[in-house]
Amino acid sequence: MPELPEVEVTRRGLLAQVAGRTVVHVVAGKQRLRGEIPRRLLREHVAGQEIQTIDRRAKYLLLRLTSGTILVMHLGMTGKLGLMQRSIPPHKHDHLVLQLDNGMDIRFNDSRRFGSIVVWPAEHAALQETAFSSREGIEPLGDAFTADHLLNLARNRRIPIKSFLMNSRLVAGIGNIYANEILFAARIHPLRPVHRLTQKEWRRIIRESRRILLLAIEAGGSTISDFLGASGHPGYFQLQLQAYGRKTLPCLRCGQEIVRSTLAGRATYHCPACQQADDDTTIA
DNA sequence: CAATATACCTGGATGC
DNA sequence: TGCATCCAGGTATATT
Repeated sequence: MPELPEVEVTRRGLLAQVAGRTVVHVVAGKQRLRGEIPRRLLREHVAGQEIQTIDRRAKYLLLRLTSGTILVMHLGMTGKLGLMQRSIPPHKHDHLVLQLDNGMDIRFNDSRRFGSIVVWPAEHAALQETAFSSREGIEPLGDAFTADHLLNLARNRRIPIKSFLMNSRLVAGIGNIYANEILFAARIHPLRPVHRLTQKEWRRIIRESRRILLLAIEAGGSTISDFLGASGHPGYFQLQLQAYGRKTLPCLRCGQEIVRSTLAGRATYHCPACQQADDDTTIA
């Protein structure tokens, strides 16, 4: 499910409702997610604490408690965080419930269990956050996402631009859907080796990344099969997708058929007319 | 370092 | 209706 826009929509939806509330009780399921659910830390460091704010770094949500403890959540492919009345019956694949002091629950539901839940207790939270953040790539909506910076990161790499955008250690938050959309909008072939991109092309990538990610956030994210925001509403950006999922459909700019290929095991869509490869870039 | 494969899971769509 | 197969928004790890 969730790339940067969906995670951000979740963050905003939740934050508005839970800031200042106290987690009175934590209930964790038995199954493991990407890792074991840290039941002891949840019990000892999250239960009874007040939620101060929620931040996002890459595709991770950082729920900051007033005590300084941070609850880190990643939604994986199918994860959803929902806010609902405690009286609503539990759903299949609910893995964590944070009961709040106003009768509402924050529930983490994830059918494929690729998500993750981690607790950084206050004593070490700052160190752990620094270490974590240093492993993640540049935020595409942040100030460091500049042509100079990207040019430098790409200088000694010959990986395809789509792989570069999707590598979370290089660029944060961009997954398969938005990588396809950004490259279509920037008119750059997904296979272009990054070290050969010009400053001008990087500027197009930066501009289109920001534009598309912000547009998607405004639209409430993309609901391809089952994404729902924190209040249970789907997103609508999927209606505005120009490339992703449009195999053999006409390009919305030039009418040529969109081509689907596979890059690093992921479905890749591009317009062979608008997104020209270099002379020596193999066309997929 | 780069590219690929594999693994972790469930569920929906498709085809026979 | 049943069953097999493929595919899916992510990330970590091993292997070449």
